[in-house]
Amino acid sequence: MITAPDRTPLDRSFFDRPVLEIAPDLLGRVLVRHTDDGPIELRLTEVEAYDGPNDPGSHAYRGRTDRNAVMFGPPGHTYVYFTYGMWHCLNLVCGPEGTASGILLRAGAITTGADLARIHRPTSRKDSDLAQGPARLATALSVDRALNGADACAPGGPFRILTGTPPDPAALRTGPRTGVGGAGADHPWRYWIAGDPTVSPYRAHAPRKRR
DNA sequence: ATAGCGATTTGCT
DNA sequence: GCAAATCGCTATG
Repeated sequence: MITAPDRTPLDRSFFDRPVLEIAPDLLGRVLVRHTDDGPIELRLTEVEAYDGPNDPGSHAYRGRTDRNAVMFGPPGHTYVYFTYGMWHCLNLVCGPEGTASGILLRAGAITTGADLARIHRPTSRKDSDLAQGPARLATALSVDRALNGADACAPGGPFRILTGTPPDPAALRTGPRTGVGGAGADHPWRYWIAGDPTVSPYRAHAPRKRR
């Protein structure tokens, strides 16, 4: 029998926990993006944790700036940043207020509103490409800095996260983040669902960096 | 399939 | 000045 995804919204207490506990728990959840033209829904398949001051790769590692300010605020809000002069990335603020940790939403499978997502990302060749990668995900969902700091745990906003369907535990994978050396480089920051076509294949297969 | 490169903001040295 | 939580185009095997 086929069970429909649980559409109960996650409340703020879900995000008020240690970020490394939340990250794997986020896989299989459904992110709802309410646009003026209608909803786009996406099942999360790949995420990456950023553990505030303990994580050399985190934007919050060296303290508060104008850009990362919302990471220091209450959990369950969005942190949207603009990078490489071209793209946006979408994060969820985690942990108790002041811990400045968050989770980057790296990939997902569009389950509703694929027609809208294709308008936002006309270069996409396949449906599985629509949100395959953090900047692609933000583009497909029409996310920009105007949505920075939005409360994703309250009705009426641009985002909501639903309970969804847990992934097969046997398909859960974790691995170190690429490109960050020094302390904590071997920590399992990255989580994904193995075999899912929306996850970058080389990341799922060889989560390490050459040289 | 894989490698190189351009686009061009942000924050730190 | 430079590297970055990147993507997509182009050239090559």
